[in-house]
Amino acid sequence: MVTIKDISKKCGVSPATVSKALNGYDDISEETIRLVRQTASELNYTPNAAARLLKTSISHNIGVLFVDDTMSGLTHEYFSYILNSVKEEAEISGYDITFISQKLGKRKMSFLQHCLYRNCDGVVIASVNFDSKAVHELINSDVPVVTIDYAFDNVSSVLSDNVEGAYELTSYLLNMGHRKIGYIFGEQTSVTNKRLVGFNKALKEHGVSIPPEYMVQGRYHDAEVVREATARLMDLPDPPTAIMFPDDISFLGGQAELTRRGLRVPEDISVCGYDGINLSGLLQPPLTTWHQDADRIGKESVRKLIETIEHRSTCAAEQIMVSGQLVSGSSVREWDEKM
Amino acid sequence: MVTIKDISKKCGVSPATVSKALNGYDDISEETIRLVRQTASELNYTPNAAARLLKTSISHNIGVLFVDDTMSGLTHEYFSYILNSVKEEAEISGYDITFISQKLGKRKMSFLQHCLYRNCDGVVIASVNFDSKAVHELINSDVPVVTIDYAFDNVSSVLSDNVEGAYELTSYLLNMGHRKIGYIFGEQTSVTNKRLVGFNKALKEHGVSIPPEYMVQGRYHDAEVVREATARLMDLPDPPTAIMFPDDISFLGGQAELTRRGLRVPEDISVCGYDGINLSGLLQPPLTTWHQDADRIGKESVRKLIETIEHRSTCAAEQIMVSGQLVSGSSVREWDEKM
DNA sequence: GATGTTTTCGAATACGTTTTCGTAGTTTCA
DNA sequence: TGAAACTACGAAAACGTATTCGAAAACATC
Repeated sequence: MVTIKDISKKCGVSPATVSKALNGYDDISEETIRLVRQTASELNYTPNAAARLLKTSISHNIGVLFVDDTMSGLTHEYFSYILNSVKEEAEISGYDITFISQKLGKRKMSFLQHCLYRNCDGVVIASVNFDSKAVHELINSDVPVVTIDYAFDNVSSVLSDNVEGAYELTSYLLNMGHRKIGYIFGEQTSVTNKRLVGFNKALKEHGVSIPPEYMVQGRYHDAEVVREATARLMDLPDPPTAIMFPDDISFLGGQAELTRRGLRVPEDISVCGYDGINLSGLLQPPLTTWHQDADRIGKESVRKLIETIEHRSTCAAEQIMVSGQLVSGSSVREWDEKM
Repeated sequence: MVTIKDISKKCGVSPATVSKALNGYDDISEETIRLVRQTASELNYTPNAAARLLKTSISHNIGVLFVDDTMSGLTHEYFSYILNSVKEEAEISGYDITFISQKLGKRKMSFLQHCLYRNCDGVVIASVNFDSKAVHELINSDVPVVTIDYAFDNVSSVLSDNVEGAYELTSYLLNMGHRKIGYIFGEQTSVTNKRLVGFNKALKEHGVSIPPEYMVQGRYHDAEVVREATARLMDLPDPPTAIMFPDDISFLGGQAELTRRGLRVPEDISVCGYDGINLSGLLQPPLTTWHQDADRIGKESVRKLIETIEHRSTCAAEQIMVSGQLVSGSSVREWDEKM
């Protein structure tokens, strides 16, 4: 490995001068700067991030917490898009990313310890159990943090506007004439709660009320659970004419159940999903769904995190709301109550 | 940040002793080991990976090269599963992973330079353009490397058995009675070539030959291109009775085209996909496809990489072939030529 | 030519850790 | 009892870099 010393020897200057020349200090003559940079590239010099970090205590490395015992954010399309955009935005700003976990080899370590071990300048947290002790420890530490789709006090967060999403989807169904709307919601989280708020808000605005049995528990990304939930809805004496699903993937479970019963979408029943992943437009029929702007969510969270890192004292915590967009496929048909 | 020195002061021993006590050297008495470990955990000590690396030149960090200008392996389900398993296996062995890119901030750097900058002990490469200069530079460097789904000389690789996959799928169709099999293949890569080999092998064994116009160019994960390819196949005067698609996602494009023409799967036409991602079992009808064992591919590549890292001299390059599995859905029906 | 100012550089130190080698003290053994 | 062997520890150097501060040299000013 070629180091600053090698360059200094070849150039006949001190290591200090080499370092300064490479880092653009202004007390080095143009001439030596040129000489040093020249030989640096001749020798194929690459700086050593670890040594640099040791001196500056800046790692240019941000941790990402996308996985814990309960969930894996890597294989969920929505989160994989967020991850992708986090990665890209970080790179643009000169940061690498490191996955933060609770184990490294035989050593068990907390999320916080892992961050400290790798000297992460900050962490973006998504797709984990935000109630866990380990996450709270990290949140309350000195490490700058941005959370995605979950809000803490004193910590910045980037939130997909779930109230808006559910509100718009519900309004869409209502405007298409549907009055009997079934809602299959995911496990109890803040995201789920927000969506329920949006759902109820739209109903209220239209003066529509639905029987409690139209709201059934499902689970995100779980086709089988949602298939059963769908069955429960369709077994009702007076089943809904439209169903809102927890997300696009779990809708596929519901679709299987509908198909099994000989029901066609959208002729016999209208449906919509949530997430607006690539897949949804490819289905037959194309799914009406809510597109969450994963790309912007990733970008904003990294932007805010780096702002916090680089201006730690002056940077206030902030909640950033990211809007989504209705993707209208053809899984919803107009409904006339008299039919 | 609490360091070894803090512990040494509190314990009244030298930093050297603390280091040894923590790392299990055998020239430290049981008693001081207990004392040191005790106060270490009291002070909430976390070792510093950068400092450790500087001394040992082992980073316990492996690079992953999943993205380049042409493709993003993060948002492809197959690769995201590989990434997930790479990450898990690495963690089990005490390694973190870092994404390797060609840019960091304003600085352009080659893949190799990025690895050196972050002191990666090794790299696993997948889902990139293996023909690029930058990848070759990395392959030919001193950094231990394992490639996924691409084989170089002198470098270990883990390969999904694409000959097997295409062979088994084709044989399945043939055994179901199909003789007119259309094949939509992806862009020209070694993976595609292997699959064509398997395809032809199965045909030959059954003594079946197909007209050249049954083989059409598509593209992986591109629903629109594959939709067009499907249209070309179905526009033939004597269209195939079964179509093999590049992958499960791009099949959705084909399905759209088939639906548009009023053709039902599998009643009017049989289809199969490739990859066997979660999705495929959820479709209506469930897709017959080939499941690539992404989980094992990820694990094996990390295992082999770490073996190479830790026994660099004695570890020979190796090609590891990973078998897949036929997932039989209901997208293929028996075909009788006389119908 | 003395004084002040600017330019350009280098010595030295520190970051947190690992590891070699020496040594003082203790035990073993003939 | 003396030599040999072992135990437990510490001093010191090193990894590659950034940065402070002082100083020499060059230049400017009067």
